Amino acid sequence: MLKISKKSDYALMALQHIASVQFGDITPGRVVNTKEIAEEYNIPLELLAKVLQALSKNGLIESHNGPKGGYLLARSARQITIAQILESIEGPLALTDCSHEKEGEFCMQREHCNIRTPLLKVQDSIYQLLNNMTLGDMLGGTPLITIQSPSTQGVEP
Amino acid sequence: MLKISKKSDYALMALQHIASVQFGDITPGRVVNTKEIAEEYNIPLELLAKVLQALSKNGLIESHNGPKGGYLLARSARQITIAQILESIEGPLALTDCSHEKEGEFCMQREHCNIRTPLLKVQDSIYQLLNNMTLGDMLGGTPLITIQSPSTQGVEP
DNA sequence: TTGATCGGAGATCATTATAGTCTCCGATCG
DNA sequence: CGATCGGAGACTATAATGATCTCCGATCAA
Repeated sequence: MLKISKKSDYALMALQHIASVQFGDITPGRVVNTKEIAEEYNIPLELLAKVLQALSKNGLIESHNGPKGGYLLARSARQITIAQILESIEGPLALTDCSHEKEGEFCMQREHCNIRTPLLKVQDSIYQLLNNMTLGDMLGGTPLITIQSPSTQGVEP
Repeated sequence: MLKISKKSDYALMALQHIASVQFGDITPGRVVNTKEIAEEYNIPLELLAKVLQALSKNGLIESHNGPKGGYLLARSARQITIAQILESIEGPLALTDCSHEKEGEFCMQREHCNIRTPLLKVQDSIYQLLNNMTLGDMLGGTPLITIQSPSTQGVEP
């Protein structure tokens, strides 16, 4: 349950790759094109293209046209949250259809619905979780989110 | 994104209803049948039946056959977590296909996958969230989960 | 200035998941 | 016995997803 789509997977992989190239030691600042990512991670080229276009439209990456073109992060990896990435691809976080109900829409269960409020709270908690973790966190092997229990794990490389 | 299925919605509504009847003031201990819930919440009867059967199989509710039959919670509402309910209907929590990968299964991206570990951590956090909230929490209007910010709400009944 | 290389955008198709329906069975109680 | 309940399987329709194809405009370098 609660699976994210392949497209979101691809988005995360691509962004991780772009970030690691852009801020890596080898060729910092280099733009990364779709083909390079598709081959590296075995992602269908044209599908990945769609994903990157969506990320570009949502302002997470910058596109550069023409030969030697490609993509760059639009801002620091620490300023790009997992929530932003997922929402760019899959739309707003919504556990239920009635999460972002507009006027005019209607829910058959609404009249006696007994779960809307608690579910919205759960949804909010999940959103906080996803919005508190950034692409930067995914890069360095940093401790990431801890929801409870301050774990006593060893340090990472 | 991350939407739960209608079946899960129905499960949550049904359990909330059963719990409120069972521990309510009017007719405590009364069994609740499928038809009653379906009519109350405008849920297709036969679909709800499937949902309740799944909940029964997973040990969240007890079924009673025959006339005057129906369902009862199998244990206290405080001992039934949202995670258990959702997993009964939709299977194990898995943000990605590789979350619970068995031997033999394979992921095209696995070789250079750079997001598996961080995603598993996110998944774990979400699971904790869902497993720390119970059906009982959904009943009383209790404070529910707080992921951060120790809220200054009133005490529980 | 021309052509190869890039991203942008739209339509299209196949596959899968979901939502919902239909039918028949066995258990139970009055 | 028979009406009322849950249990279980097959089945259909629709929507979401994953993936592909085609054409366009921008860019840069030869």
